[in-house]
Amino acid sequence: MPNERPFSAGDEGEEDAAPARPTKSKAKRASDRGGPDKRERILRAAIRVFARKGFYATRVSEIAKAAGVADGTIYLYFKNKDDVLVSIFEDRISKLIKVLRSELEQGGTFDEKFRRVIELQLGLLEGQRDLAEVVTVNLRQSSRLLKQYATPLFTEYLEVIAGLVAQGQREGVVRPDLNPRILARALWGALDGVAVTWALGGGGESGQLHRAASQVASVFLEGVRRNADRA
Amino acid sequence: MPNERPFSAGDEGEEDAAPARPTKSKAKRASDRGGPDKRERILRAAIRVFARKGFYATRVSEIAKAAGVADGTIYLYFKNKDDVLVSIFEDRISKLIKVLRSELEQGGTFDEKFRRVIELQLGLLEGQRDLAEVVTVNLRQSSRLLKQYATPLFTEYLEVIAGLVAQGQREGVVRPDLNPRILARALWGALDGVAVTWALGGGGESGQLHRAASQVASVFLEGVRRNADRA
Amino acid sequence: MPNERPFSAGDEGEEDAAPARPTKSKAKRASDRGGPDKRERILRAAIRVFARKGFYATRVSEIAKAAGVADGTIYLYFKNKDDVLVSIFEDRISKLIKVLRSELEQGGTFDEKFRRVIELQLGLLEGQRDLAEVVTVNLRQSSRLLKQYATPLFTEYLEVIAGLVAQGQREGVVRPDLNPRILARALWGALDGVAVTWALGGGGESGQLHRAASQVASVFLEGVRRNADRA
Amino acid sequence: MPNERPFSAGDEGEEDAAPARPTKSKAKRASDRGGPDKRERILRAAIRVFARKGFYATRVSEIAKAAGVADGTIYLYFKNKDDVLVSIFEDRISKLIKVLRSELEQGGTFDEKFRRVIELQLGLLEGQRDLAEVVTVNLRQSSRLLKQYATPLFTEYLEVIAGLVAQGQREGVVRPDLNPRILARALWGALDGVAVTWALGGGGESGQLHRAASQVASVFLEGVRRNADRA
DNA sequence: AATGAATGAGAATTCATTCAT
DNA sequence: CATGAATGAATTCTCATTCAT
Repeated sequence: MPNERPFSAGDEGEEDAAPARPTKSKAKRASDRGGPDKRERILRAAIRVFARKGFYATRVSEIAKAAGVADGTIYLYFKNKDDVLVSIFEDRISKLIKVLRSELEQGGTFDEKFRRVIELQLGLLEGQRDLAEVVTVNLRQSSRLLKQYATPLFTEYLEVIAGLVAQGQREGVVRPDLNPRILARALWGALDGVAVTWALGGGGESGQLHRAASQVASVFLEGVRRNADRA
Repeated sequence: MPNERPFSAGDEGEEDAAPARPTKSKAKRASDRGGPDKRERILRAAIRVFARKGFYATRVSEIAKAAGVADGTIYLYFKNKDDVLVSIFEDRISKLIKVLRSELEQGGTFDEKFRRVIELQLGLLEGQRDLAEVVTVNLRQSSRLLKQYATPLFTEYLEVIAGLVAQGQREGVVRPDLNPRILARALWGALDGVAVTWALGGGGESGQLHRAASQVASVFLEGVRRNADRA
Repeated sequence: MPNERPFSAGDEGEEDAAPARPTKSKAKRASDRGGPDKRERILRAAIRVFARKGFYATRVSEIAKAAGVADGTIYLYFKNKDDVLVSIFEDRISKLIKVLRSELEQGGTFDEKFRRVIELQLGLLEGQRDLAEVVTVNLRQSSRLLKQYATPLFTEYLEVIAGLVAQGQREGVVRPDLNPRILARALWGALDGVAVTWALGGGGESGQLHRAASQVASVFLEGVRRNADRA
Repeated sequence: MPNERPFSAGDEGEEDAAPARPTKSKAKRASDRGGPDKRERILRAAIRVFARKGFYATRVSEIAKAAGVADGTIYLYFKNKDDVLVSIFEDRISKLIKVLRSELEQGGTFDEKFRRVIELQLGLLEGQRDLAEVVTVNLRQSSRLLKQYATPLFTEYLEVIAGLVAQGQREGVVRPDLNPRILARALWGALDGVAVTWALGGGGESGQLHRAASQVASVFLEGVRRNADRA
């Protein structure tokens, strides 16, 4: 199976991150100088700093410094500070959704797919503690942001999972009395909870997160299974 | 089942909330002059405003206005704005823990207790959309706060749930392969996720939240059960 | 000769043990109990606190606490915080002037009187480091105060010294080319400078201050003397 | 005699005042754009405003306005309001000390040097009533400031004068019974007293200050002289 | 495009003073 | 007279954003 961790923050394969405004005239291919372009550099710096200090406690100048650019440069690539946070979410989560969709199309049993979903969501986090913290903690800092921007994307993400559950119900392997959407939310919450604890606890060894994920998967799978006993 | 929803914002059982400075020594029952005491009034106003605007976007003057006191009065009862948020958390969550503990001591089957825990956690939230939003969303706004103050209390809360799971394992009704702490975290996360969605979605009808809780309970109970099939 | 330190600030035993809630209705003549009346208590407390923290850094509530009265009580005896400082100056300096005048009327040679003036001014300070610091340092904190209130009193004080110098000139023992007022100012300044250094240095042993004063007196006396050499 | 009044507020010899943060590395001579650099402009404005209203009564916004900069700009060059006052003291007094030292190295009789010291101290003030008032009056406003920052510099200044007196004693022209340090303090106090009176009196004609200084010098010189009469 | 000095609106907090008890 | 909780005007300082270079 392909895909292994498609969201690593730092790999070079970022050239699909459409450089918003700059990129004036010179054909500035990402490989131009081997390094990521400035927008990406700012985004990564922001993830790092937001994770350490939180969105509100982070100064724009700190992001700039971490990215190695001048304060004003931030505003050439982002409308304002909020926009940086939203962009992080959009860039990363929309990628997750995309991968999630293509994974689920690749067939397999319900159990396999379900576990795959969990792996992916935590794969997003594993080895990327900063992004994990930003996505799970920081995004909640502004309910305005959360409501305006995040919800649609988040809902989309949940729908993918809910779709999987619904499919399982149609296939007769999942209890029909469950509401797929609620299930999806609960799953997200459970994984998020585990990840937050892991992240706030210091990130520690990634194996721990994996084991935790496995237990959560197991509980959910057993919990949703339509079995003879209960029919 | 005894005492439903012990966390209603306005009940009289508040006498343990020691007012900071003011409070003449004269026994001043809450009903002394018709209104609850000032600290409590400020706390409630803060819950309302934080829920609507978020912690950072809320001005101290707005809390004061909502509480019907002068700006400076806030500082007679709280060290600063942060302290108001922390106090909300402490006042409410510590009460939840207390009730949780006493509930679990009252006996019953594992299933009954497990469902009771869930009911209590959501009972905290249901009908108190504002508090729900503050506790689940706002508290995350300051990782400093989260780490310094919330974590110990939160951990304590999780330990109560983990204890229940461990007991279930000792009694042979819960799968022994599960880590009680991870379970507790996942459960909190799942319920939190459901509650946040409900809260952000507008709170809606409280029956919805109950039904959702019931499904989550059901999934978890089935998921953790030690049954013949798998032995 | 009389004089011994007529300005003792706190001889009454300064045990700041707050005298409960002060004398409610009982006829409260000042001599009633041998103790200072409330106004005096506040004044002394203020001297103590102003000396330690400076006028601006001192909170009215701190004075109240040090005086063992309620904040509001201050305002029964003084118009406002400024008035407390001004009152300290007026109470103490006007006493100094009175004593100075009566001393100078008692005859003696110019040298004797001159030295007497210096002793008195330092007598005000010696053993009363707090008052010294308030008078020499704190009073300058508000140029408004200094100009409005202090200057007249201060000028009056200087005039007494200038009068002594002028008398010395009439008697032919002081150089006639000197401006008595300038002399008076310089003398005040020199003594003040010595006292401030002593006060800020920690007050130390009072003998030091006396020895310093003696040298200053000696220099000034030699410096102003009309002698054969220069005639 | 060389370099009269080396402390005029506006001369170009300011290049040793290292600007805090701004200041591009490009050599930016003071005359770069016609005006003195911003730090200096703020310092001068502060001297003006502090002198008129006193340190505590001066609002940061007033300094900014007087300097023709935005409020926030102050904080690009100074840590806070206190720092502005301290900087005034440090900039100006340290310059005075420097000049004083070089003057005293230039030889001359004791009398000449002594008068030179007085001229310099008052030369600092003459024509600069504002600075005089700030240095003599305002600096005393915060005993914290006074003790932390001013004392070391002030002591250094006094040591220079004390050194001159000690030298006079070694040369046999000054009474050996005098303590040089006390003398230095008394002289500073006397000049300060004269200057304060002059400044508070309205500054008036500078000739007055000169005459006063001359009289003080004369009194001290006569007072400290070792003459045959007393040997 | 990039810079970073300058801006100035905005917010938390303090504390002298009042006044109902 | 005395109290001290409450008040709210006033002030420092921060920091996102702009714009001349």
